[in-house]
Amino acid sequence: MRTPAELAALYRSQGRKVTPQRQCIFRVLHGDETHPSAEVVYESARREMETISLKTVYQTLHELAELGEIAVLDVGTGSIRFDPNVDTVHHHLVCRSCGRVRDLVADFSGLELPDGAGHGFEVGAPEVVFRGRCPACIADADGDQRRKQHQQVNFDPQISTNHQRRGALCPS
Amino acid sequence: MRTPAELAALYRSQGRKVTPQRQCIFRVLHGDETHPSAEVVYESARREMETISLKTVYQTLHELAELGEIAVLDVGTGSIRFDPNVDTVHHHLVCRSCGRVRDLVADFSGLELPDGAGHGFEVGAPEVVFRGRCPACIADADGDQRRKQHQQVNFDPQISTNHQRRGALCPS
DNA sequence: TGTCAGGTAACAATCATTGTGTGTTAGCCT
DNA sequence: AGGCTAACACACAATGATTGTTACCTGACA
Repeated sequence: MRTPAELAALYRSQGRKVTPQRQCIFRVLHGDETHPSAEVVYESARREMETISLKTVYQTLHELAELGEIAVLDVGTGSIRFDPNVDTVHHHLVCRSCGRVRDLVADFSGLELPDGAGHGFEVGAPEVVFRGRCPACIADADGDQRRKQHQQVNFDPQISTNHQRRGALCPS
Repeated sequence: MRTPAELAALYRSQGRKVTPQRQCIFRVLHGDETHPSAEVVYESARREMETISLKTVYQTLHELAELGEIAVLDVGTGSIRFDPNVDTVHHHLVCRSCGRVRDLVADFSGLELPDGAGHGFEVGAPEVVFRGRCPACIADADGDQRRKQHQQVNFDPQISTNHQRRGALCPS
C-alpha cells in the first residue's frame, strides 16, 4: 500500500475528497501488518480523532479496496480483515485459537487446477490458508485467562464462543 | 458422510436421541453435494416437515460437525456452508458471482510451509480455494435478472449486495 | 406405562455490517 | 475571499446470520 501522501494524491486525482478522517485512516493502515478488522482500525483511528464513526471507517476501507490499495480478506474468523500488503503475492497463516493472521510469503505458483477438476469454472490464482496455532497461543496452551488477555489487544475477541462464526474447518 | 440409518445408529450408540427432525436432516444432507448453508438445509427440511425450526437445524448441523460427519466451511460467501463430504481430502472452487461452491478433488500434498515462513505457527494441512465464476454465471454473464433466478434455487442470495460480506478478495 | 435426561421451538438477543437522512465540507470557479 | 455543489460524515436504526433462554415435549429405558 502507498504512503498516506500518495493516497491523498490518488484520491484527488480521482475526484475524491481528501478529508481529515480519510487521512487518519491512511495513517493508521500504513505499515500495519496485523490484518486489522474494521473494528480495530476504528479503535486506532479514534485514538487520533475521537469523533470518527465506524461507518466512515467501513466506507473508506471498502473504497481503498476498490482502488486496489488494500485487500479484503475473510478467513472465517468472524470479521473481515483488511490487508495493506497488496504488492507481494502471499498467502496466510491463521490461528484457530485467537484469530491472528500472518502473511505467508511463499511461492505456490506450481499450484494449478488439474485438467477436468475445474467443473467448468473460470478461476484465477488460488488462495492458500494454513490453519493452526500462533506462537502466543502455543505459549499459553493452558489457560483461558491469558488467552483472553492477548486477544483483547488487537484481534477478534473470543473465537469459537458465542455469536462467533466457527472457523472454516475443512477436514484438516 | 454416512447413510441416515448409520447416523441413527451412531446417535443411539452415543446416547443421543434419534428424533424425527434429526432423521429428516440426515436425509436432506445425504448425498447433497452443493455445500448447503444452514438456511438451505432448513428450507429443504421444511419441505418434509413443516414445523421444524431453524434453530434445530443449526444445532443438528453443529452436532454432526462435532461428530466429524460433516465439515463446516466458511469461504466468505456470507454464510457458513456444510460439507457432507469428509471422506475424501479435497479443496474448493467458489463462484465470486453467485457463491456456489464445488468440491475440487486434487492432490496438493506437495504443498508445504517453507522453512522459516511459518513464523512459529503450528499448522495442519493447507486449505486451497480457487475463486472465479461458475459455468452458470459465465453463461449469463450479461444479465442480472437471470443471475438472480439461478441464485434463488439453492445458494446464498445476492452476493455482493447489502448486508452481505464481500468474498475474500486476496490479491487475485 | 412412567420417569427423566435431553431435545424442540418460540422468542429475543447479539455481532458485524450497511442503508438512510441530514447537516457539513473539499475542491473548484469566479 | 466568497459561493456552489457534489460528495462526505455522522447519528440512527435496520439487516442477515447465528445463538442464548426458557418452558414444553418426547424418545428410550426401567
